[in-house]
Amino acid sequence: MDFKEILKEKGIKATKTRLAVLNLLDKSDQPLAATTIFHDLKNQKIKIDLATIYRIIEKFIGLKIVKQVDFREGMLRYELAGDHHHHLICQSCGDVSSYHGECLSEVEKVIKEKYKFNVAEHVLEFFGTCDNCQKELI
Amino acid sequence: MDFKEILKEKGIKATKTRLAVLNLLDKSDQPLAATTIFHDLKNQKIKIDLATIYRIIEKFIGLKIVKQVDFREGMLRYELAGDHHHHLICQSCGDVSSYHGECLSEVEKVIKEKYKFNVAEHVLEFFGTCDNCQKELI
DNA sequence: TTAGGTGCAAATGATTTGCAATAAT
DNA sequence: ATTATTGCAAATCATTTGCACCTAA
Repeated sequence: MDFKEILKEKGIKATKTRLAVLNLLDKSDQPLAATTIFHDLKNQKIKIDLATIYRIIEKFIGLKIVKQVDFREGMLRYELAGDHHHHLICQSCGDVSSYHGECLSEVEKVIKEKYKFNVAEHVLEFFGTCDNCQKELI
Repeated sequence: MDFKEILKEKGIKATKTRLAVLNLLDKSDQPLAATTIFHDLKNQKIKIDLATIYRIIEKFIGLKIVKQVDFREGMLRYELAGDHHHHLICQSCGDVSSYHGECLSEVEKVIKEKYKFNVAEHVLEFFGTCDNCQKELI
């Protein structure tokens, strides 16, 4: 996808740093912390500041381009929005993998009827032990 | 429930501050932030320090007496463990209510079979608009 | 050109830690 | 009496903010 076009459509400037952040998130197979993005871009010799990254992410979240996730690490991680999925977080090695396929729309309908609460979004994450770590625990 | 007994069974001292924290969480109908606990106990004229509250909570979490939850407020909240439930968080007024009754054990079984990932626990929270705020938005 | 973006430095706020004093068993 | 626990002060660390300079449109 052409991030440059997407940003223009959203009405914000397609700066180098913004595109770099988007490309990094796009390439990553897991959500990234702000500091991780910072160091990765540094390694790519891209001049960037942590504060800028936070500002970019904040704007992206407002535009629904990016979502934040909390893996209980004392900091937040960010990933491209777009496809709704959940995560399997290994509490042993920290590995994160995506889990597609959970439909809570029925539950949300029940919540709407029973509590008159209108669900806009939900957070669902699974913590446990990945295949590799289960083997190592033997 | 007799928290004093519970703490003894767990093998840690039943101090005034620990019991005060437990009683406060027990009385609350929603998870509380550390600073909230701090101020509430202050109001009860109980001498206590924020650092102590964090240490108490840390210990309680280790003993599975307390669980932490993240409502995306930039800080964590804590509640008594014990009964598994989820929350309906109103993004408009901040009100939090409990939602009992969601069974993900089937999903976790599928995850186990398909990804060989062993789920130890899951986090499921609903964000949206409560009944009152829906009315006010008219 | 010019308004939106960024870098830099300093501030903020939640959470953690060292250490001496204190209280539960 | 002994050891865990606490209070206090200082440190840490993620995230935010003010402001002058820069750059995409």
